[in-house]
Amino acid sequence: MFIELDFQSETPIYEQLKTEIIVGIASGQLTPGERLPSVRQMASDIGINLHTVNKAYTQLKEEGYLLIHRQRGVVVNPEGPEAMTKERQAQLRQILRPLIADSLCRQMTEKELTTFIQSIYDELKEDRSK
Amino acid sequence: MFIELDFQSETPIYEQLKTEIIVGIASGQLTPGERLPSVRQMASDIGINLHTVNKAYTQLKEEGYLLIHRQRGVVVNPEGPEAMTKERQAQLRQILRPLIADSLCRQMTEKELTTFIQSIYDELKEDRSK
DNA sequence: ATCATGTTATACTACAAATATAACAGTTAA
DNA sequence: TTAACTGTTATATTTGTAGTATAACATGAT
Repeated sequence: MFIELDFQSETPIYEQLKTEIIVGIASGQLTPGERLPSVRQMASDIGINLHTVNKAYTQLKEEGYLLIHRQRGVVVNPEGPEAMTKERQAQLRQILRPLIADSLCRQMTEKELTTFIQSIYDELKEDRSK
Repeated sequence: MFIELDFQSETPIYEQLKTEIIVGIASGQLTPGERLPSVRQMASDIGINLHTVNKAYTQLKEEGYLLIHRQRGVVVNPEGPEAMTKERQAQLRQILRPLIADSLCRQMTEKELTTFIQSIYDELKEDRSK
């Protein structure tokens, strides 16, 4: 598993780490039941503090992405997170609204936008067959 | 112009204010050349500090959304921001990737996603005819 | 002149991110 | 049993950003 972080970025490291793992799961690079490095191992691999890793792991556990057994360590949850709810959809709408508004102001058409979304979607599912 | 802010939200006030204005422009509720309240007026209207408003205005000016004349005050730029570039598109991809990955993990299909995007798009353009 | 405009400077509080140590409890393997 | 490794918790510190509070300046309008 390749974790690529941008330490110059303004987005927090633990957020970036969460994103990397979620994308890894979505793309199939991380398989259900697969074990992740321990908080200390991952921390030393990336060169960050163990608490930062722990924060990412803990939140991903709360969101249903990971399972944390005392014995087996950190594992990708075969069940996965709960299906998209209406509340979460409304929340997603709040995030997407300004992004789409900005794209609209920059003369991006609806077609360009949907094909753009589609390309990201395909890029994620592409790795699933590998 | 109705500015609705959520002071309980974790997203900064100036970010929310920027979003409100961009959405306002995209939806046509704010027309090209239209004047916005002064930093002090807007601040007292919403009940926040003038520097917070100034931060939002200044950044929107740098992004090409607003013009700031010494005489006429703050005005919606008729030219609008620059058209979508490849750099900005790559940046947008970085933002959307984790969101789509999450939606994918929650068993949202590509069709559901595009229709969802479309509904937000339509919602914005809807107000344009009013 | 007076007032309102954007602009700048300074200082302060509050909070989150990230790191640094340290310790605890339980599991695993030598 | 001992040693090493898990996740977990606690505490403290540093750093940067958000937001507020005053204050002042230069410019343009009435």
